[in-house]
Amino acid sequence: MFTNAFLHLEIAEFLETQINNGTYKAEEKLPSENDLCKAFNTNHHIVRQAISRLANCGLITSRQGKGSYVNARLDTIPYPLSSRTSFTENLKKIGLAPDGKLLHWINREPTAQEARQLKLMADENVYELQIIRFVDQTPASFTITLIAEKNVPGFPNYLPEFHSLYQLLDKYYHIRPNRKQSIIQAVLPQARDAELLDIPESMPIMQIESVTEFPHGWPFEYQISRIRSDLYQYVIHF
Amino acid sequence: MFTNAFLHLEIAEFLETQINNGTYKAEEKLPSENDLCKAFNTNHHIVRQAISRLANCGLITSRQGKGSYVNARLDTIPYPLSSRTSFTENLKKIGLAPDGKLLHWINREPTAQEARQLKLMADENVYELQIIRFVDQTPASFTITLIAEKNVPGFPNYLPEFHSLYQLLDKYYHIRPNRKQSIIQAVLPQARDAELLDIPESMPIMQIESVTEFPHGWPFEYQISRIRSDLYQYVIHF
DNA sequence: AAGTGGTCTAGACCACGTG
DNA sequence: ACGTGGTCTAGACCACTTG
Repeated sequence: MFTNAFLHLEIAEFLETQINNGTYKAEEKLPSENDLCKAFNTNHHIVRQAISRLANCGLITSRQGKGSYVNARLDTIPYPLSSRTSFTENLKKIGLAPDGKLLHWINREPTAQEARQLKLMADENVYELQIIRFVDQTPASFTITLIAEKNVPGFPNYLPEFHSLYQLLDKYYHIRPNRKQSIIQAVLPQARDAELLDIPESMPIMQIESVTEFPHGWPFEYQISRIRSDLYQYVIHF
Repeated sequence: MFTNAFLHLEIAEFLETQINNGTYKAEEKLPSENDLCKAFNTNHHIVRQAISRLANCGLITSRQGKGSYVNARLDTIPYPLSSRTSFTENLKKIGLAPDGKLLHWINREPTAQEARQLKLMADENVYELQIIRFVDQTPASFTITLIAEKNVPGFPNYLPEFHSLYQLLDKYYHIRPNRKQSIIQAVLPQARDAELLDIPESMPIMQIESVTEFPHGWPFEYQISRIRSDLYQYVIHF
């Protein structure tokens, strides 16, 4: 067997093997950090590096005062990306219960970069919406979306009933935006992202920056979404 | 100013601000870990957590015996994803010098899952190619690709001259595969990926699993590629 | 030889959950 | 009260780079 150059990686690899071959099954508790210290004849700090790695990979979740538990690996949920993609529709289609919560909104001036994306004049304001989305109560993504004020008159009146952005847009404005371009990257969460998404500081997430447009081709929305990659994967059909 | 709950994140945030506002410019050296220990009145270990976070985010690179240096943030390179996507073509088009190196290849039986992806009978073998790709000498991605033996007769004869898979396929078989489906996730590198790509163990990368097919629609290739996300971003046009 | 980052040891103290 | 994970302190020892 391949043994790793570093003790902490060796421990991580060992535990990972045990999880994959079923020695520790889903929802089961791993040995405590103290026990692992004794087993590998090392200390707290090194064992925690190993544990952290597994947590960052999404294999386990540590709970203070309780222990580290193997995650139920209900295979990551496929999230199809296409010109017509709506978070709510996508997930309802496969029998899940999506929900969106509007954390915060403001009306403000766009930055130069934002104005360019939305093809706005400098004096045209935008609504910034900060949205956190859940699937079956579990946080799934955190999104900041920008929409030109002129395109959604009376928007603040409708925001109190926010659950799904695209349902709101359809209901009050009969707008069904099309995704025009998306840019995808793997990143680490900001402190706030990690808190909102309830993940460790070093668990990789996907960042997707998109522009949607009206059917006639004018830009409608500019958004940056950060989505948990331990739960979701983007699927693209060509 | 917002101060973080954790000292190591506070230090990371502080340094990040200094980098972003130009106090430390590209290629410049950060203060040594010892200096940072004194400055923040803490110890090696905590300072290293902060430094590691910046390294994992791709902002800096630490070199043993020398110091930690701010990375030149030549904006991440856009990598367009479409049905006709070739690493070599994509990058030559924007004036870069891509190269591929065949690390290893074997002829073997496919797993059940692989056979299903390629629509193979159980007794039909595949070539597995392990490819590392570079842009301007910098490692960019590590790919494992599977191609049915029957589709590329005499393949081993041509592998010694490997530089670009798609050029080889075009030259000897007149095959130009089309990308049919891709699945994208943010993951942490395996120990081997990190070594090959020359990145830290905890820097997030993108994993893309794709099936390509012949023009007439039969599957040709099944590949899993792990690409540095600090250097590249996927761009999709709909 | 001196300075730098990299791994590991040993232990303090806190916060949380359970009995 | 005790065991658990979470943060931090203090310092040893190594590998690498530069003078």
